Amino acid sequence: MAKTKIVSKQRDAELTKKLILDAAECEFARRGLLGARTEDMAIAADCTRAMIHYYFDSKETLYQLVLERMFSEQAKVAQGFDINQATPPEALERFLRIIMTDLRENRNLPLIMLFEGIQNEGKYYKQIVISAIYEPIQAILERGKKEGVFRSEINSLHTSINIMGACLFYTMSRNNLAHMFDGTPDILNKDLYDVHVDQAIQLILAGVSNSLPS
Amino acid sequence: MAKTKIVSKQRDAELTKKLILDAAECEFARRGLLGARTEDMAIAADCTRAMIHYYFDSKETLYQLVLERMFSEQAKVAQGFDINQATPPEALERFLRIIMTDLRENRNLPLIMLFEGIQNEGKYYKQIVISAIYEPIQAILERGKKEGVFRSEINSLHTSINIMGACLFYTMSRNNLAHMFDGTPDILNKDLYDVHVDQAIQLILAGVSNSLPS
DNA sequence: CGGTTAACTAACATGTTAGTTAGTATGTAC
DNA sequence: GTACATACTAACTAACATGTTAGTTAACCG
Repeated sequence: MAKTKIVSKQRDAELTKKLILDAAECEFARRGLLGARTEDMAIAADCTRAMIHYYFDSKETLYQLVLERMFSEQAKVAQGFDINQATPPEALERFLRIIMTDLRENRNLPLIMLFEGIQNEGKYYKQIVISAIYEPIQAILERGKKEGVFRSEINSLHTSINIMGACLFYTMSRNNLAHMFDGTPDILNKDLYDVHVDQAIQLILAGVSNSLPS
Repeated sequence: MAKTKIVSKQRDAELTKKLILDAAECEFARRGLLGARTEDMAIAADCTRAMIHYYFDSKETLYQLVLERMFSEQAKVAQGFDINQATPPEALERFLRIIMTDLRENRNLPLIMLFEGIQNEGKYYKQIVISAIYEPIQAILERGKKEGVFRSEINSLHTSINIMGACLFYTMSRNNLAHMFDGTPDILNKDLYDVHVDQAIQLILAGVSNSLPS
């Protein structure tokens, strides 16, 4: 048997903290606050459970920090986006592309938000995060209706939700959908995800636009 | 203090079993297999935890029975649906209406499926359930493309997923979306849900259809 | 080097959860 | 009414989860 010298890994507080946060984010996105196991986080972060309590008070505190980190990332994404730019279809396409592009990185956000609503009645999240996504879409839809480029029968509230459904469902259901792509291990790989984004935008733009020339 | 005679409730094995199954379904839809608490199921079913083990072997067995019951309900819904009926837009509208109408009753199915994929890698579900939903949509989309009534740029796989996203997201996110409807306690109430269904179908049909007359 | 601080670990204490068991109450058949 | 089967409960156990603590090791600085 080969001699294996046990090398203790380098100490790096910042890295360990980040690894724990990353692992916690994944674990919370898998099972929510209550279902998440600190043991599994520790394994994923390659440290002991005690380290979680050394750097973070409790599972709940850690959860709140994970949410905050995720939300502050999200807040930057569409910051300063001008909903009145260009034509309504162009504005809508750009906004959705920004949101979806970010979601490939920030892929745990939709699931954690979903869990948060279902399991904790939204106790820990800030309303503003959801509004930041739906309000611009609703506003663009309203502008488009007013300008006659979007269909007048559209209910902008329901439609903004249905649009987000088309945009988010793919990422959220990645585990269930993988087998439909011949068992591709990660359907968020760039090539496939690009197709998803294009197809979603195509469906949505055609879905809201007036076919008659204005 | 008023005298309160304690009346023991009537014994009814079948009812108790059903109440447990119903409670379990809700609880599994909230937290998944691992996160679900049998204590919470017992409270919801108005019985003791021991009753769960009296009628059902274990939490896992109960979970499998809940899945089976849900799937067999789902299987009936679109049974015998002829994807070649009428025109492709009509067929698509009818199919989606059937699916969405059922989903107001069978409202836990999408969440349980999602959890199942995320948390258990689909260990307990049968592939056939997902196929039963996506395949008809894909087939109708393909027929529509062939007949020239649906846009040729459509990727039927991605689009069927995006369509289901628009259809399912509303029900799945009911907790997160409630505040957008002035905090309506249940956005699956018939009036609001009917609007959702109409708006989703409108978006989808316009989204896939060729604007040019064929 | 030697001493101090901070990162980390192992073992423990405490609380929670699934599952069991021994016994009680209720409806039913004779 | 009494005997019996079955629906049900309370009180338990074993396993597991979170959080704590006392001690160990690595890095850094004089």
